[in-house]
Amino acid sequence: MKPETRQQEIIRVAAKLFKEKGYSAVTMRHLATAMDIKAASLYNHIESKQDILERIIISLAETFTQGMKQISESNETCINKLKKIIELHVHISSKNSYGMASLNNDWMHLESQLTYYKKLRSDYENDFKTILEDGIKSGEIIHAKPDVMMFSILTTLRSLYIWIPKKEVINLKELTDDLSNILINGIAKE
Amino acid sequence: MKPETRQQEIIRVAAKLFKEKGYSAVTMRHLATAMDIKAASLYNHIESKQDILERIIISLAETFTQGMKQISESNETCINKLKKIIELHVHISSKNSYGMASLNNDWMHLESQLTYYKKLRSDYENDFKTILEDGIKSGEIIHAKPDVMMFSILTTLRSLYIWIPKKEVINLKELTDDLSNILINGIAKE
DNA sequence: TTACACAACTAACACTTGTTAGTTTACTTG
DNA sequence: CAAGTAAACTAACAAGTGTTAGTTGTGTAA
Repeated sequence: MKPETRQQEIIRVAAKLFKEKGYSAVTMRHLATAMDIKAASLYNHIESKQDILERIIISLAETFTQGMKQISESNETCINKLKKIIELHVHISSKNSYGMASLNNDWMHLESQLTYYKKLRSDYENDFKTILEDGIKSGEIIHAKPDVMMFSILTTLRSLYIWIPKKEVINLKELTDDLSNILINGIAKE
Repeated sequence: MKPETRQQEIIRVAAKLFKEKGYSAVTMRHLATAMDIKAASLYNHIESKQDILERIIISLAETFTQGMKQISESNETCINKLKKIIELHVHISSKNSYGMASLNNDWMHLESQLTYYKKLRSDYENDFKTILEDGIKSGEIIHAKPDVMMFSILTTLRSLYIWIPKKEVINLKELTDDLSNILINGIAKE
């Protein structure tokens, strides 16, 4: 494990502030104060405020894309694929709950990378929906609207970043199992 | 139906902008432009930017509190109470999806009303959890952690504001039923 | 020791922010 | 017609915004 670079440290602290107040409400001077340096010094390590946001969001979005690729290409049952997706969200959200806040709430403040982000997100949702549709065809999943099912599951998973830090004990395996039960047993036939 | 006052019009337009960019990123000049007047003119109708946010969020939060009161005091089964809650969220979210965005994402920018808002929210969540706990005791609901169940259902309901405007056809009755099925059939025993 | 990169600093810039003061215009009401 | 009111306006302010330029100190490699 290499020690954190100064740039990574700034991005980590920024993500924490972004979670608390949102991207727009966090100023470079606030961030600098939190880093115990002057605002101008930040620019030795990052290009711009926008640059910080891009690094937070895009790297997370690509991690999800990569995880989804592995899951959707695997030879698991659809139900197991869904469980893997839940696991993926719990895992990423617990490792980077600050970044997840930006991914969820501040993506619209992306500029040059906005289109790219939107593509990653819509690809992810399409893969998700395909898994559900396959499950319906194969009889694993009840014959309900894939849209509504995806919305219900995905919004819960996307909000994990709010919830995970609040739990005193973060037994991730247990949380994943509980969520799987509650989310999937409303979908699986019988 | 009385016609909308100028103040209500400003609040409505502001809520729309807040949904798109968040409270902090919307300036009084943006809002004024959207209203086709100058920024200073806004102050003939509202006290401050903060005042707008308070009016949007607090009135919505109180509507939820009121709805929850009626539901929790009723003599319905727990499952039926949950269905009523789902109906409540679908109804409010469809009537005011812009305001719901502020309620969800910009509450932390409340100042004098922040404590009040937090109390309303935590009371709401306590009532919700009590319904689930009663359902577990009476055998209507599976014996899973009320926290996780509430989180799963409530985050889905809280995100409806994103989803409802995207649906071309907004058959609210149908959406309520679909959501009830998907959310509750993962909770109801057998 | 000299050279150099790293990471901090001060000072300043051009612009934007929410808001106020004072004024004008156009209806409505007595 | 006179008076009042609602709702717009112009002009300005003080504070805060992201960012740049140029400088300084500090540790490391040649």
